[in-house]
Amino acid sequence: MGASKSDHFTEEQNELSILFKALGHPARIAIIQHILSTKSCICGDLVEKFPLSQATISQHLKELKYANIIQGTIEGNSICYCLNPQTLEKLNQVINHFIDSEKCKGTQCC
Amino acid sequence: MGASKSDHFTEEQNELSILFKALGHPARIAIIQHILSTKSCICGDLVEKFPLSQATISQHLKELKYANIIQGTIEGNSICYCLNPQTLEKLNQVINHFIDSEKCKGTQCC
DNA sequence: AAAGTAAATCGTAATATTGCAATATAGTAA
DNA sequence: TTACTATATTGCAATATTACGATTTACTTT
Repeated sequence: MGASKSDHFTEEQNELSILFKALGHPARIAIIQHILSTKSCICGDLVEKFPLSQATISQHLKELKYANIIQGTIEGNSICYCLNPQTLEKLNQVINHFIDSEKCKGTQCC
Repeated sequence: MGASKSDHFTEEQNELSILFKALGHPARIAIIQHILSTKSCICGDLVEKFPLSQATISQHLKELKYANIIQGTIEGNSICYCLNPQTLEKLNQVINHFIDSEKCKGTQCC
């Protein structure tokens, strides 16, 4: 076998892993960076920007949406995507919690 | 086809995705949380703690090591793993950069 | 309505990940 | 050295991800 034993882990662990997994592909990092570098929200210009087909881009966007990292609104004929600040904030808290816990330990064994 | 067009993306994008991908599995999140919750570095008690075989745990540890999230030192017969603070800090910076860029945009279109 | 445009979905092939039993490796203890 | 213990690696099956052409859906324009 080889998959997702998600029942064996906590709700939080599964949630977090979905979030991180969504960020675990260079194309999706590139999409996020592109959204950040664009003043307005982005629409379908990603297909021209990246060496990936429209279908593939759409699939990556779907995953980012599923993880609540981006959100889209319909804008006439096209769709406008931008980041979800709440999810970014949550991510920030998670990492900070990691760092705080690590510092708190005070052990320096490695 | 169906894989890694990593040539088409920047070094940074590939690096970041490796980092996030390593965090993109509930077992690996659980391992990290366990390391954080343990005062000293952890050794092989993970196998008893999780419903996964020794081989599987070892494989997850290997991925975390590859992404530089954990580091291990040999401690007698067993191995002692703990988190790499530098990688956590890098992760923190990345997320903060995302948040800063987002705030900087000042557009509220979604 | 008909044609055009943009994004999503479907079907499918290639590849990667996950998980484990079995085995190998490396150190410890007798 | 031999037995023991702990972790890593190998080989393989099951599943998931990635990518894209073709198609569908939804909206716009003529």
